[in-house]
Amino acid sequence: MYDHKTIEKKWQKYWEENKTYKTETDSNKEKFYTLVEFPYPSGAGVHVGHVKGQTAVDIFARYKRMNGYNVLNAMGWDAFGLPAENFAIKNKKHPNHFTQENIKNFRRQIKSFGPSFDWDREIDTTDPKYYKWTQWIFLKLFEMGLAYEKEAPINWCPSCKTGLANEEVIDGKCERCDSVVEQKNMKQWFLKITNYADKLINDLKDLNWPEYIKTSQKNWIGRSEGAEIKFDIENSDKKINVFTTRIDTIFGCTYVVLAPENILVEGLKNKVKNWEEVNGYIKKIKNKSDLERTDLNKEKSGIKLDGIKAINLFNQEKVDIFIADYVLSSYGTGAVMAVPAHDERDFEFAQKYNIEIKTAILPENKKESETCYTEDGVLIDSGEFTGLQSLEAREKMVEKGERGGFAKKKINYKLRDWLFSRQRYWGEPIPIIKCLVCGNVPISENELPLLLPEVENYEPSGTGESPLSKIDSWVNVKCPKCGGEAKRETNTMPQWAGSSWYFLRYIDPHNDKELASQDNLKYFMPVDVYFGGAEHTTVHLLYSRFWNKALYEKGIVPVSEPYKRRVQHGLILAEDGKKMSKRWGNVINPDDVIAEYGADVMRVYIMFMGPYGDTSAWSTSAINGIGRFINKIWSLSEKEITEEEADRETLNLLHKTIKKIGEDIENISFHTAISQMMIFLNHLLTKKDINRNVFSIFIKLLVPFTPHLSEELYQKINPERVGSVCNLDWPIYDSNLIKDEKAKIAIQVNGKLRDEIEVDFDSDQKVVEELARERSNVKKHLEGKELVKIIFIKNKLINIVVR
RNA sequence: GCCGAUGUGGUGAAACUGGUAAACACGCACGACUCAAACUCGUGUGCCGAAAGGUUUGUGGGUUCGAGUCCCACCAUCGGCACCA
Repeated sequence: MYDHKTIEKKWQKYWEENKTYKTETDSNKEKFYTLVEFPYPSGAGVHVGHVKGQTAVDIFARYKRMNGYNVLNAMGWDAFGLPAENFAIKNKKHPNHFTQENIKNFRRQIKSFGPSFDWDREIDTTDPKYYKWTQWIFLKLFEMGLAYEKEAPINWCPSCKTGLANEEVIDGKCERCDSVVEQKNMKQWFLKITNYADKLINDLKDLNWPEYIKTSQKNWIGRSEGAEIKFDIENSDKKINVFTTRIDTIFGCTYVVLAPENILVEGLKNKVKNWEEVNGYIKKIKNKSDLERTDLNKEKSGIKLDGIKAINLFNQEKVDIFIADYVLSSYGTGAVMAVPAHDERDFEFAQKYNIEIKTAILPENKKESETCYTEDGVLIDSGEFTGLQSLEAREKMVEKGERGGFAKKKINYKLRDWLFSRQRYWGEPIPIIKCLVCGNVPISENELPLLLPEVENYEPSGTGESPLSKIDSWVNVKCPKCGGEAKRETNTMPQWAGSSWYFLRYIDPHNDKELASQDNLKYFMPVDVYFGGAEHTTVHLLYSRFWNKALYEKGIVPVSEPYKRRVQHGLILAEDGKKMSKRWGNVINPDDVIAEYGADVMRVYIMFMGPYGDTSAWSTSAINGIGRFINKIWSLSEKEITEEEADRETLNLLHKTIKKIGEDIENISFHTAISQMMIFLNHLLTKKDINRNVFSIFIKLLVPFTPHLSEELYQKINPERVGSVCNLDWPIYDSNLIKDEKAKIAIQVNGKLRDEIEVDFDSDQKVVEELARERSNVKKHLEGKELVKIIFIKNKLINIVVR
């Protein structure tokens, strides 16, 4: 029996003492940078999802290392965050206390399943030596005009008492605590991610990422090409700007709609006859939560502004102006031209309020239209544009509008600027000083890191100020520019800040002069493969691409895209098919699994559960099977080891196995790599003795998956050798040995399988046909039939087609 | 509604550019070992059938000598986005 308890500990100690996985910059060797998302060190400890990602990255790293690459593979802690802060509030202890305890536990747990991280490169986002550079990047972004402060309606979580970025709001709720998010007008810091919208879309095309991630990011950015059109307001010099992708339908416009929040509304106050009613409506809408407002099943509501009209400058027609809740202030111009004949939302609204529906587009070759036709077509009743196709009309109309100064081409995005400040304690302080005279003044670089000061109370104030605002001695400073009275920015950065650039710091983690040296960055960037979870598709992956691009433009990083290849894993569900959670009491703790089965069994089991990207449920009986597998491998070492050359069949299977496992690792098909190991093992188990060389090669193939077992076995079989198996070369398969000597040929008559024969490899049709015709079952089906043709595929099948 | 993905045994699944569907594993059944159970080992295991044989990749159609794989239509499940003008 394989004694996992002592053997695994023994080798973990060996790796630690010998720094087996230490990586240095070495320009004589080709680098390979493997990365897995670094965890938030929660109180719950490592869960099996972490194990899945970290085992996968480890398999890849070990495989590449054995293939001669200089592999960078490191681990760290994304340690700022709310749970530590909430713990601090409850226990009146510094959040760092809790954080460091958790990190200790995470480090122990991760080391206990043996991943090959270079622990000398460990980083912690809450370490001032690390966040010094997070703050430094903020200063660069500020310098570049990419960090700015503005007053705007923001997402506010009433329970976390902080603002949230759009990316942190899921279905109108806070992604962390599920509370319904409110809109609040606040002066806040934003990062201008929208400047990079096009680059973030266009640069996706060269990345080796799953298509669904690319599509998700594109949809999130939501680029849409259209036009901005001005409508005049009767008896007023004010104008209404609208955004539309369908300028070709403008002759069907029968009203325009403003969002209730549109500032123009207030300006029209004097002209609106039913102002009191209108104002009441706006107030009612503003009191509704976003969740209620965006509920699609809700009936649209609105109110007409009596006494004023908008003028469509394409035909000088006067149309009514409405305020309605189906128009969003946050997208486009906060106003739309409504064309009920060609837009379903406008159609629904027009029917409810009895507004005219005017057709401007007909489907091609049709005289009549459906009630609401939303596709492209041919223009009718559209003045000089009548008869044009939608596509052409859009161009001509924009041209006319540009000449007349009332329309222009415009591209809109769903992506909003990144709300970057948090009204909480446990985050990086924003290195800005607010001076009444000079405005926002960055602190000088040599004052970094701006340390997070101690406070007595970590409780967020709830008024939109962070707990830092209560420390007068920290807040009140002199303006670095004019020397006058000034105050520090008291908001902190969001958790996403530290994780937006950590992959750069692994490259040069102890550098106190630079974020990382140019030489090291040039050598190691980009990340060659990045493992992680699906939940970061439109958050962390987008944010860190943005930061990297900004740093690239500033000449700080050498590549514009940080992650060449991205691999995402599927969820591991509990045995009952539910999500693992404390609430259901169905959580699998890796510590328990390792104690019972060993680290290698856990690693192989998790990789064997199914395709890496699929969701699958934990199964105790299946993990027992992997325990058997590991014990059987161990039992090989109890056979007689010979120096006699192995038989041809064994070598053939061995070399096929080398090929398959290598290809499967490259393709992230770990479960099929493992089944190939099982096939080869089953073959070896039928043998009385085992050739040393064959066994040694087999062990090498196991290294990425079962490093502990492999170390021990290799030493047992080759006692004269010292050192870790991790430094052995990956076996190379011999294509001559992969060739089969015999081939099994399927014999079909009219496409139906009738028999099977074994022939020499590469036998030609004549030989095979003769043999096939002699088989009784084939004869039976050929009797009395006329031959039509014969299909022959070498080494595969022969199909005799008869009539 | 839009976008994406997926449908194969009792279960997780495999199948390279169209070429013997179900590899590998779990489970189950029977047998060996055991006083007994567990472990372990052996045999069997898509479905129908005693067998010969027939039949099977969500459903219906098509292309082909041949379709899990390609084409058309539909159904179901999961994930993401969602009044984005």
